[in-house]
Amino acid sequence: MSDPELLLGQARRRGLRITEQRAIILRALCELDGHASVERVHSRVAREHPGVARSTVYRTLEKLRDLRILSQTDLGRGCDEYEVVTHLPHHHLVCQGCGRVADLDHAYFAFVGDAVCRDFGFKVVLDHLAIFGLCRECQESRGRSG
Amino acid sequence: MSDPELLLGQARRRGLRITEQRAIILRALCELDGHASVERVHSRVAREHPGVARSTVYRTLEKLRDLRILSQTDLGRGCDEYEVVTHLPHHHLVCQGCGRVADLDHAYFAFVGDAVCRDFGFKVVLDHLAIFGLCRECQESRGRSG
DNA sequence: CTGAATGCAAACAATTTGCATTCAT
DNA sequence: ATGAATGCAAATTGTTTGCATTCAG
Repeated sequence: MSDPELLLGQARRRGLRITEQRAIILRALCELDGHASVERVHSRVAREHPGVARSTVYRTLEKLRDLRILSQTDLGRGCDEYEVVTHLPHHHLVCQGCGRVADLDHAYFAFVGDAVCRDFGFKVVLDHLAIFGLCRECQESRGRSG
Repeated sequence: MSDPELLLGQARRRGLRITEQRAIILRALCELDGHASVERVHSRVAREHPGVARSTVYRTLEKLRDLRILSQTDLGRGCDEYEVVTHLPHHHLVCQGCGRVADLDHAYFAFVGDAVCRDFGFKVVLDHLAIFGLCRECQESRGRSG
């Protein structure tokens, strides 16, 4: 789990005004430890601080994303999810069977980015990609039952 | 542009009941020639056939996608877009500067899929991926002005 | 005929916005 | 002080659904 106080310091140094709500929201995200939707962050926050508006959660996560303290990804669940940026770039394997999300090192994609740049002059932004499929367990259970 | 009548034949053979609305919708998508959102298909349809309900467009495109006559992709524009399936799999380069979408052959990704399968036993479904970045023109114009 | 498809309006879910009030700097 | 952030409720947007009516096979 990332240290929220450290991240708040970073945010302040990058010019973000640190309000009590923003601190609460970032701490909640850190506690959730991993990807979390606005909804999930908001309900976590609400447990201790019911006064914090959902729109504030939206605005805060967006600001922190702009500062590159958080990353935002569509994991195919109908809403975007946020995560504290650690080592970048890294990607995600999303299992369409069980919904689990695994990390995938950038090395797997570096080749693609280079090739596309070389062949088309297209500069790929491969910060944070989600790719979908079936994990080993779900393949096995489908082989039997599905 | 794909031939809608041909596709309708395929759809019928695959068991789809062909209504006048479905024919109209598929023809509209073919005329739009490329990726189109439900919204865009619906307003195209409405020009000539104002009676066709938006929900029918949703349901029809979904059915045609299930039959693999269309593919559905999130191109990062806040809604999914549909496209007639031609050669599969193929992917898309989406320019975040000008919004243009280029095709990208599967060869670029085959390697990633294989490696991930080998290393994690995760079977990637790489039907139709969208990756984002900046095309050559937008890189140049940013170099000057942005 | 008969189950499937349609149109419509209402329901939903995720997100955004306008604005008076509050607050960090 | 003062511009930015908040809470709230209302508005937007994309999508889904229930149901009476219509229609393709």
